[in-house]
Amino acid sequence: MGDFFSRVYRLVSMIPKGKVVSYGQIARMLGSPHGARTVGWALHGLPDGTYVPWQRVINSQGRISTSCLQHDANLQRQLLEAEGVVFDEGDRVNWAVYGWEGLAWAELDALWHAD
DNA sequence: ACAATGACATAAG
DNA sequence: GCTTATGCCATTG
Repeated sequence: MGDFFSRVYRLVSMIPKGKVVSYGQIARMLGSPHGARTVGWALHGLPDGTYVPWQRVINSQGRISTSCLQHDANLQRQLLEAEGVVFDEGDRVNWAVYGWEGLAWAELDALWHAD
């Protein structure tokens, strides 16, 4: 696993309960404005036993993006609702209410440094 | 090094 | 609002 994945995992782990972030947002914080796909890739291959609130990461439309809908999509929504996140009639999340601000550059830098 | 892949993003029809 | 097409990035065979 490369450093990129590790950063994704750490950053996702920092997402507060009841908040959500888009893949693009994470990619931006990692320094790769267009690396959203890679972020999703990282979460897809999430090792078992590693506790990461992956359910708090959704697409820019505020919807569940998971391709493997078989188990995850339903579970993801279930987990988010359990945290207090509400989906509107279009199965979307209100960014203004549940969107995570993210971390400041200083916080991020400290996060990478603390290995 | 090249080609293919994937839980994205955005623009266009 | 939904479907297609194109761009982007890191990982893997």
